[in-house]
Amino acid sequence: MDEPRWLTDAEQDVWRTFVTMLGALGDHMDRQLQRDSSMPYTYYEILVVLSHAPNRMLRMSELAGLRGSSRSRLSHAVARLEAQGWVERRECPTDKRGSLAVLTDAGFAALAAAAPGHVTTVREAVFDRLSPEQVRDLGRISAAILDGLDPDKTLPGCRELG
Amino acid sequence: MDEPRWLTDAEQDVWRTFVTMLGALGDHMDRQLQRDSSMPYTYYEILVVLSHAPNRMLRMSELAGLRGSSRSRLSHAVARLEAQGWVERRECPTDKRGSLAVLTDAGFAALAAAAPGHVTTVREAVFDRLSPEQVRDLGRISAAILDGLDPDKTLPGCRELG
DNA sequence: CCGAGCAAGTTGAGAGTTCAACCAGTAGAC
DNA sequence: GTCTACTGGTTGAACTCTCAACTTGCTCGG
Repeated sequence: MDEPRWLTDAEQDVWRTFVTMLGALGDHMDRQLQRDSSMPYTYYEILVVLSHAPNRMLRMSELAGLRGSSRSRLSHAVARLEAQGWVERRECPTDKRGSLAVLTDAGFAALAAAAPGHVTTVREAVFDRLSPEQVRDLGRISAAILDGLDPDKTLPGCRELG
Repeated sequence: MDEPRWLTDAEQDVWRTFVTMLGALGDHMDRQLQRDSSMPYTYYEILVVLSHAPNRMLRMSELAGLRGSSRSRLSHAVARLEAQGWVERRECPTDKRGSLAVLTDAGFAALAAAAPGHVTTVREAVFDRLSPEQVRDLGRISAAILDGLDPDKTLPGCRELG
């Protein structure tokens, strides 16, 4: 195993702060939604994506793709959302293997009820604390990182144990 | 429920990108560590913190505080790490309620084996993709967000249903 | 000393995620 | 047509995290 390029002290500082913020922010958002609307953040996002889709309806795999979620995760999640009456499954007419997830009226109502509190939380936690330049920077930084993650899913040159 | 200040289109874009990056990066880091070193990222971080502590030993609550983790979570995690032989629990001599978590030699070795791959992943996923200014910005932005999250743990003015 | 209250940790149940295995249905090659 | 390979989606077990009890021990006013 070759020595990797270790992080400088400054980089370590940034990484620690970043990772801590990541965890704390995730917890914060999750707790707010769970407390006020009885749903985890990931489920909220599923409802959001469905609400924007034509006829509030999407194939499972499209939904998974748009959310960056695994098929399995989505399947479990939709099962739960279906049990709550917020989503319905329907057969796909053009491909008998497929399933369609449809947002119900109850689901739309739940989303509408959850949205204001969620947006307020996002605003207070993030946008109200950053300057316009920082917001712009955050967008670019996020895009740059995401760009390197999205395509491959697997690590480039990191597999040479032995 | 008053109308919240909704996000502008630009803010929504940033938020979506940011959140997507958050999830993808977390998955990426977790998967790498799980695959190459059979531990989730949160456990890796516990080992790191312990390895920096005097005598590689910390009170459970200190460890939880340093990691921003709940007592319960840490207790479960240490139980698991203990079963793997990477950490040991000891009684606290000054407070019989307390527990000390101690990093074992095996734990230190596991950490040493995991570190290079982890650092390489961090470098490739984040630091190699950002300019020095962006790295600095990321640190400041993270600190600003964290700053608003750390103290209260509860939402400021977001509880007025009815 | 004693009791009330608080702090440190653990535990168990419930919920979400992952991974690997698994059906079913589609698509191409022949 | 049929055989094979692949895709869409589900399922079950193992694992982690959360939340709410619960146990134990410390602390401090009386």
